Amino acid sequence: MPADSVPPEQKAQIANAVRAALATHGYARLTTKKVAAESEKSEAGLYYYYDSKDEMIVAFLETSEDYLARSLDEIDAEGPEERLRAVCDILIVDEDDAAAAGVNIAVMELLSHAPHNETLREPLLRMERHTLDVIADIVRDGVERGVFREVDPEGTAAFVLSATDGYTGFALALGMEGVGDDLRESLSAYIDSLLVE
Amino acid sequence: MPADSVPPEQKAQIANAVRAALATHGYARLTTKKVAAESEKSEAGLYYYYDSKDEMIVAFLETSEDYLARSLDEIDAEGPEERLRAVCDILIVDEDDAAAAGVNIAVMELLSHAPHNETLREPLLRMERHTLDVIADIVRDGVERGVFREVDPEGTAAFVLSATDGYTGFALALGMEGVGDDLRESLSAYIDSLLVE
DNA sequence: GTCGAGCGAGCGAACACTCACTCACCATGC
DNA sequence: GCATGGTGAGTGAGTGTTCGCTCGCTCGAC
Repeated sequence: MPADSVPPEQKAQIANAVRAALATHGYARLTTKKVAAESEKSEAGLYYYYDSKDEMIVAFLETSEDYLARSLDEIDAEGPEERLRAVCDILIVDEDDAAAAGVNIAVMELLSHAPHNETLREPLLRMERHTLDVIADIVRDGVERGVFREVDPEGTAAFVLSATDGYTGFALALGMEGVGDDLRESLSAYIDSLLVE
Repeated sequence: MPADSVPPEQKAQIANAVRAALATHGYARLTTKKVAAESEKSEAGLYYYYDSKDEMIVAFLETSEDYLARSLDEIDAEGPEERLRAVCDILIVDEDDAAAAGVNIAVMELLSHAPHNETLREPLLRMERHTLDVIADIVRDGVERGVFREVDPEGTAAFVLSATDGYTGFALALGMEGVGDDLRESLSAYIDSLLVE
């Protein structure tokens, strides 16, 4: 079956199984058998909807992409400063939320594997690009309104996203307690430093 | 053979083969056959020195750890500000240096897989912890000397390392051109903002 | 003659993926 | 009301291949 004609309900169910399996085992040890175990289907049942394991992972990525985009879209904070802080709150996962941490670490692992896997690269690129744009838009808006100093929106966005992704990549993955709180405070102080006096 | 009694020359050679194979194929698709192809030994020859694939990867990590620690140690810049900038220069790898980029992305992939692999966790934790300490020491020194504002050394270190690791994790892995320069400028501006007026 | 260093061949297990088949469900003809 | 045949949704039992790893062996140095 072509990947784009999988019924939404089935796509959601399989993406969710991939998510659970990834969070538990990581990408390097992900197998279709483990995905099947997390779903209500057999291994062969997964192949009824998707032609390859990679396509199932892409289904998971697209679902995550939608979820993140919706989360960023639904921020109802007012003003650039509060909006930027809200974005950071979404991007810095709580280390005590094991499920969310597992998913974010898995996405990080997929990111690291992107240079070797063309299929994964595109959805990942879209996801990061979109987040980068959302942050840059907020910063640009803040500069125009005179809330933020005259900083470069793209550069600032790259800095913020690097910091939040990096936190996931090393502190969260290694279970370094306390680093999350340290980072949150420093990031908050950084946002303070963006404000005009 | 116990891993800690492998002759240094052999360890260096195998670690280098792991490095090359990781940079080319990534962790998820790393096989002992590919490591052997990058070395001057057969697959069985690798097992003469190491009891498992994971031990070979640890050998690579320990070698990287030494290399990074030595690089950080050899910084001969004067004063906290210049030293901090020098550390950032080391941690943000040039996107045009394909070999260095490949290694850093591979380490990022190993980091992401650490939650599922106890053997890899320890050397990775040591490496990140050490880098964090080096940065925190520089910041602390700067604060004491009155060069930097009264910031939290640990928090600032976590922020800087997150930003540089995150850059590797998403921009470098996805081949997002220009983001490296954007980040370098924003990070430099951030260091400016740490200085006392 | 012994021993460290290393290799070719191959082991069992696990992998991604396939295939022949089942079964519930429906539309049609009588 | 009921037999008939087609169809979508799924599966158990495999397929060939690749994996990490082992073993019996060779060979040169002392």
